[in-house]
Amino acid sequence: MLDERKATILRAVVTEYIETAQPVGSGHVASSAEVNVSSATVRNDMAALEAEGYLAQPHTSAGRIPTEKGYRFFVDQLGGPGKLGVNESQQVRTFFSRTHGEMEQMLSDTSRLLSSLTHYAAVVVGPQHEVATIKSVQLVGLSPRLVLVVLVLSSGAIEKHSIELAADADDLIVNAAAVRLSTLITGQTLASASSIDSHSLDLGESVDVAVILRAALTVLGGEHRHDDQVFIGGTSDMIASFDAVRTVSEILRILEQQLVVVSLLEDVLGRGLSVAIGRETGNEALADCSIVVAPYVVDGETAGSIGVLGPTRMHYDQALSAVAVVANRLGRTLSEG
Amino acid sequence: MLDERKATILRAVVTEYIETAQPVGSGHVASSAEVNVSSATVRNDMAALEAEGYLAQPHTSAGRIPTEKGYRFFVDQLGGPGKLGVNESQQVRTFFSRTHGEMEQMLSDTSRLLSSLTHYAAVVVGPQHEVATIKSVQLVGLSPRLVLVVLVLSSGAIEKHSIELAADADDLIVNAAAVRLSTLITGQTLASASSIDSHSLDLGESVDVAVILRAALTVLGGEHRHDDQVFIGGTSDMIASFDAVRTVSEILRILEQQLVVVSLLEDVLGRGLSVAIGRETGNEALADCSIVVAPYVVDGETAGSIGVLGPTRMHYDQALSAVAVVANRLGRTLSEG
DNA sequence: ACTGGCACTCTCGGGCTTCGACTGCTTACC
DNA sequence: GGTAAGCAGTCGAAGCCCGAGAGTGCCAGT
Repeated sequence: MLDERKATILRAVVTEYIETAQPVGSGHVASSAEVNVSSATVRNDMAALEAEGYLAQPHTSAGRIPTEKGYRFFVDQLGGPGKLGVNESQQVRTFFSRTHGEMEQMLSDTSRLLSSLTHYAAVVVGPQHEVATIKSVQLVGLSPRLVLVVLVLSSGAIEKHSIELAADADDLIVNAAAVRLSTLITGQTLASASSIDSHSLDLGESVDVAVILRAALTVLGGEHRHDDQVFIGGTSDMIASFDAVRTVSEILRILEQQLVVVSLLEDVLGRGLSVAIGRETGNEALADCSIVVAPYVVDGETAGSIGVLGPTRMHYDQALSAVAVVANRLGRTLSEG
Repeated sequence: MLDERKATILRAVVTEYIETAQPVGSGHVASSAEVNVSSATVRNDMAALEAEGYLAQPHTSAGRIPTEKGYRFFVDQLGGPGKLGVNESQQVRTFFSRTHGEMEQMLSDTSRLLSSLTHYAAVVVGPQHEVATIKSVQLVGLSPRLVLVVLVLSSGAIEKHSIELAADADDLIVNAAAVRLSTLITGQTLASASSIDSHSLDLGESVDVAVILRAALTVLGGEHRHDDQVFIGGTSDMIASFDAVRTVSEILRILEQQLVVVSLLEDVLGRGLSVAIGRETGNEALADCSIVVAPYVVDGETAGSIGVLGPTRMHYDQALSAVAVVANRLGRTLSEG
């Protein structure tokens, strides 16, 4: 629908606007290396591009800036992610050669890596607990009526939930419950563990033990969806791309709500996209932002996702490749562990 | 050193400047309720106040704005924290009546509470692990060579560290080590546990067990200082008080480094202050910011600290009382648990 | 189908003026 | 001596004008 020349011109406008943040005039486009026609011709094409919704003019006699549709075309025609610069890929290599163990630490560091690669805000969403199996369960009595349920998952993640009892429970009872619980749910996923019918098990148990067991199972079924681990880094880098404090404040408000951020990424991935531009993000407050996402795969399963949040005029090629490379390496590194 | 009238005038200037963010002229001060002299007299006193370093002029023929020394006087003469508004204290009451269990969740919610009370950024530093005793230790083998050490502390906090072994270890060995480790360090503090001489214990143990034990103890001594829990909330609220993106970016850069934030609070508390104004914070990037801090006390011991970060022209009285009240209630609530 | 040319538009920045909010000083009063 | 009143002076902010510059759209010519 866009002939070759128009596409080239659009590409040139987007590229230069990303670089300078200034409206781009026909003269600049004409003098760019890829375009070999005069500025008058460019003008005609730009007028057409504007009519078709790819470009917009802040006012007459200003240059053009890309619309969301313009960015979308630009991103689509980029094809896949490009290659990283030598410095960047070096940085990634050394990062992943050094890192190991401690998943939480690693994800947090990954978000720092990604933001330092792109100079935008980086979001790393940890593996879903749903797919992980329970490696170990422990009940720890903190005070007579307060018991902590500590789960270690196969991913190395830890979940804890406290349960409050109506009556005091002594250590013997807690331990008995712990043993029973352990045989019941070790090896299962969180989902299957929490779906255990708590009434099918009170036969043969002491009442006190049964109470604790039931409470523990209930709490597992709770909102563990909530404590997905999210790591956000580089917000201070990103906001330097904006010039209105107002905008910045709104963006930060979004980032503070980690739940929102997670569902934002998942939503974008769910639509089969790797880039969401402006309103495509589905969030009005992010009208001036774009998101680049990629899932990462651990042991053949999609485990979590990573993403970058920057201005709509972001360096898409760099962001795409950084996200792709980091997602890939992260998945591989986690698979080994 | 400041006579009564000058103090009143200074107070009036600071109050109005905090409200309006505009330089305050002698006319405004003279028309304020507390001042009963003419603007000419005010002018004379303001000139004196400027000479003494309490006020500054952006340029001739502009009003005065407070210097750090001016704010300092203002804060000092406030005396202790005032009282909270009815809405605010209601908010605090309902918050603490609802909250319970899960320390981590609670601290995180507290930071949200504090920022919503003050509209500035709130920092909550969790209890030092140093004072907590170890309630339970567990070793979980994630893979043949990777073992996770999971500690539950009396505070309800959880520490985990992974250790990598040079050789495969089967579950029996890991379990043996777990039992031994548990008898060794349960009931101790982290500090005393990590100071156990790892060479005094390899008598009578199998070599494999000893290896794991030693690795576990070493890892305890590590940098657990680092994972102090820090919860920061309300940054988006706070930045609305500033008008240069540049400043905002620098402040966020500080807040991203949680270690820095913690030592910032501790440093201020260490100097016996509850308010640090501008450069008093000891951080050049926070020249336009002030910090209000208070420690909170759990079971008679200073456990952690909470604080608020806002612009130098912050509402000190509100911030002081919010911080004081929340610190108090938080300590009491944690003591019960 | 391009291109060169031209008239037109609109922003941006400098220079100018006016306005207003201040101050400092001087003088008068109690 | 402390307070008030008045007055001249200062300086930024806002408004205005104008010219420069960067763009555009359109038309006519190749």
